[in-house]
Amino acid sequence: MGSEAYTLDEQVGFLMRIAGQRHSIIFQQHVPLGLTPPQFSVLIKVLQLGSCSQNELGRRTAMDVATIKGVVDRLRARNLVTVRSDLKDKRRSVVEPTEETKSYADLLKQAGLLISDLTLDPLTATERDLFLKLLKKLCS
Amino acid sequence: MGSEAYTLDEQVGFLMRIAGQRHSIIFQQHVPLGLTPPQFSVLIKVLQLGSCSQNELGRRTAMDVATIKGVVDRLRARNLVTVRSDLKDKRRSVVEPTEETKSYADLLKQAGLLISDLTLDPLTATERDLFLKLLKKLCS
DNA sequence: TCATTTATGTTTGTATACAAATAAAAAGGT
DNA sequence: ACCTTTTTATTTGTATACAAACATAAATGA
Repeated sequence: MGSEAYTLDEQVGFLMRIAGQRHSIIFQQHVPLGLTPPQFSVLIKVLQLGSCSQNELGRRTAMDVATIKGVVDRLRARNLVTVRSDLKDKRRSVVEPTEETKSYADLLKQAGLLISDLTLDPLTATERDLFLKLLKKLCS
Repeated sequence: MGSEAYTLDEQVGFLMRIAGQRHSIIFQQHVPLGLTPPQFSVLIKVLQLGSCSQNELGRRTAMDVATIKGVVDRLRARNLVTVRSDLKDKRRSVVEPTEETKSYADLLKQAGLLISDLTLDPLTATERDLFLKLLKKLCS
């Protein structure tokens, strides 16, 4: 009595996962250099900041310390960022974009805009604004 | 000229990831048995279906064949599902819930509803419906 | 100054997530 | 019946994602 059916496919967590999968496919189809979403995020951030410690980079891109380390390691292995130790604060690893990465800056941003646009393609302009507004509310 | 700033934190993909992280924390705080979201999804589905092949279970929960295998393996190791080979179709592994899992059915569903509710807590009732409607549009 | 606390980074272990290659069984077409 | 295609499952490899434990360095406070 009164026990409504629990439908997995109607739950917000499940739907966010599916929407994320679709976004992921779009991302992969249009991102330059075969970057992953985390790698892309880090490059965008480090291009914007110019220079940043590894941990702060993690915080700014919402990545765990262990996760950001792996991402930075792989970007460094591809010569997309440089990592050096901070002389002022020996704990810190300073991450910076390489010249190659700087030359890709505009391309990366354009691709990012296209990816966001394609992801939101099923929505009208009004719906997009509203969706992003509501989505932001679910982030804190 | 006209080159608008590309703000990572404004992109739908990034926001979905952050929203997912918050959901994940809520999930972890309220899910029974310390289940992960994929494990929870599989249990809900297999409780609903009663019996299902491993691959079909993957499709119904939107998981890759390699992913669903790992999830089912861990659920089986905890005696939350049984796996046997189908006599009619020797390719298939038939997954079924154990009695223990069946006894948790209501508890799992209630927890699922609570988790969805808490995730959507920052939104009003009207906003929730709208958000889910828009989110579904972004799933295909 | 010295002890405590905090911050940064590394390492290990577990759990997705998915591409790609492989093997085996079933289904289809001729 | 036979060959081809499809389906199911496994295995390997790479890349997040995060908890937890550890080491080191910096900051804080008495």
